[in-house]
Amino acid sequence: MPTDANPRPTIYDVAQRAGVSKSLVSLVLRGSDHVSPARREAVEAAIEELGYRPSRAAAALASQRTRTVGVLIDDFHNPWFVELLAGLRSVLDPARYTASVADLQLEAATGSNPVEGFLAQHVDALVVAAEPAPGTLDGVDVPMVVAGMRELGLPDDGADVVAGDDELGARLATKHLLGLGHRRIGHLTGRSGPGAHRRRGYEAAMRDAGLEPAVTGEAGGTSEADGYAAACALLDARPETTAIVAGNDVMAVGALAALRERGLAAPADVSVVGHDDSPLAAYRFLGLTSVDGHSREVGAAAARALLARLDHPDAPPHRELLEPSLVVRHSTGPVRDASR
Amino acid sequence: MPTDANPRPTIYDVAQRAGVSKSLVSLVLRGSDHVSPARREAVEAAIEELGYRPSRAAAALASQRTRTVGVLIDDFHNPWFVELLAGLRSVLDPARYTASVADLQLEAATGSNPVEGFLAQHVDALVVAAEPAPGTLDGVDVPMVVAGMRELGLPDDGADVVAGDDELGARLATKHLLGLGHRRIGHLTGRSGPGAHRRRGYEAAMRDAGLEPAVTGEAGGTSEADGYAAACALLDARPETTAIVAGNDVMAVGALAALRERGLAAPADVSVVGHDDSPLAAYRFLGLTSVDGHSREVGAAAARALLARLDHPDAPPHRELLEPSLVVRHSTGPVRDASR
DNA sequence: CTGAAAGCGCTAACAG
DNA sequence: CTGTTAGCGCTTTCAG
Repeated sequence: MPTDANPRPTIYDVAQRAGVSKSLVSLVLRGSDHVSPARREAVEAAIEELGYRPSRAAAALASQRTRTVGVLIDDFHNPWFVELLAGLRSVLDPARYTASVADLQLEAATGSNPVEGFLAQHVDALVVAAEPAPGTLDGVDVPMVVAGMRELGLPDDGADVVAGDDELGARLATKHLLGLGHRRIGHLTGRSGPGAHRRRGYEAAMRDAGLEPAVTGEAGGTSEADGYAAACALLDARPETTAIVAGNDVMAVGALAALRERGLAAPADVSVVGHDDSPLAAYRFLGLTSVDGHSREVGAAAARALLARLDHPDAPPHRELLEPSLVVRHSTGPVRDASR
Repeated sequence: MPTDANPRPTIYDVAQRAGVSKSLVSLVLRGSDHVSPARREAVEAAIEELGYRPSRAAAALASQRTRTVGVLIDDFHNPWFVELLAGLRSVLDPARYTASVADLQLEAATGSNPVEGFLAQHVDALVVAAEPAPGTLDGVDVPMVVAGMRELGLPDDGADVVAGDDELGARLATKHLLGLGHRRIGHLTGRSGPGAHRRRGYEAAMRDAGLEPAVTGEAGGTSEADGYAAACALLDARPETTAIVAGNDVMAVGALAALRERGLAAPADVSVVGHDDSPLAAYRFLGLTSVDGHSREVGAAAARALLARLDHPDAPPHRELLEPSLVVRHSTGPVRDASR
């Protein structure tokens, strides 16, 4: 074990100890298969004995690649990204890539720009799982895959995209409610790409059933507070509402508060569906029926797309939409009193 | 704007364009103050015009420092870390340090060791805001500060520590309940360092009031499910309970479910206090009274301690305990029926 | 498979 | 303040 006095062992020390050349050590490090098992083992033994750790900095400088991909998420507060990240890493790790995560909110608070940070870090690629301010992505000269949202409204939307089908998800949620006999179903939306798709899915399902959509929250965000406000607006405008499709899980929780304030309960009086199937939805006390967008798979697929892009920079854009499913819990039930 | 064809501009190009020496550019980059304003501006202009981005890899290799600190958190699902991280960055950023975050759960899932990852990355220091498995921190040869927990049970617990005073926090929570007239107050705990301190605070407050502590969950974890289980155990063993001090906010939410299952409501029948004052506690639908450990300040203080340590590696260990406060919402109220 | 050699882009030390 | 000079530890040729 090296101490502060003995400088860290270098590739050269390893080579010497293993009785091989520096180049061979480098080959082993990079996982080449043109190395005989015997020598490979010798090198690995030497690495172990010396406590050698390759210097990423040196490797990056020499190879001009960092083997790091930047992952841009919206907000650490919204646990949606956790599974996405797990999926990403499950394929990035074996490929010897490291994920570096930054969130838009945090960076907004500290004044630094996350994309700038990634670029300064010289990441090899970017996974965009958020909607950065317009222009933020302009100077980006590395491959980019959009994960979890269908588009970004970028000037050059030729990027690879992997996402859950939000429109279908909202449609699923709405149909579930229709199947339970609900007719007066409202939707809580917010300004965001996925939000727009979810809204569209809701509207389509309603029209297909010959019903008039009722949407609130268009001008707001997608937080719990926004969900609360949108639900208040909905319930005040249409007190006869018997079911609510929320833009996401936290908005659904906001809606629950609005209902309770009005002396209503879910699902007895009003059914509520969330979206994302976040941990929140699974809490027993909430038991939210929610649309599962399979973000872990989205993450894995996004990583695969990224690796493919790194190999074939000029391949045509890859667009992949995963099919969502509905997780039914206790916040939805049959209409009780259709006339309320 | 450089294209793929033109290689990225280097410090040399900047120097040439600004009509100064390479060294001067390096000085400007590192924020030296021995540079005349005129030249500094010239350099900054050249940087801007060329779209120059310093290569971290080269800087790291040459200086043998990455200006990166690894932040080890427990679980991205528990939003406790978000404010901690914001606090950390608020002082790390101005000092030109970058935070690199990894969580124990994620890495456990993908099989990689986060500390190894940090070491491979050659971070300059580590912020430990989690309780890694014993032995995980053994090979660490960089400065380390423990944030948000009072100890780690390490062999060499000489590390710097910055944390909220969990014991005092739980004491605060318990006293709040006592002040409301509660006497039959139970505590939900779990295996964790902070958990042990919180438990101790609760027990001390109970004893001070001449009451017998009632604790459940010692064998479990600290998740929502664990909180639910512990609350069930508590309520079954002591149906007369009128108030619960939960180990953290998610456990409190689990307790809420256990109460409802038994036909009890908070705060009408049983008061519930959480800990961490996480976003969860603030949701209108939950409105959890919770202990605020001021994790943002903890983060900032931890970063300051780290910077100090980097400057003075041999200074005596720094231990700082921040005073928590109680955020009263709607999950606690006066005892209704002391005899239930 | 080996060994030599040439950098990658920057920092740091020093003499001007 | 400038300019020069060495490297930092690794990857990548390329000829053996």
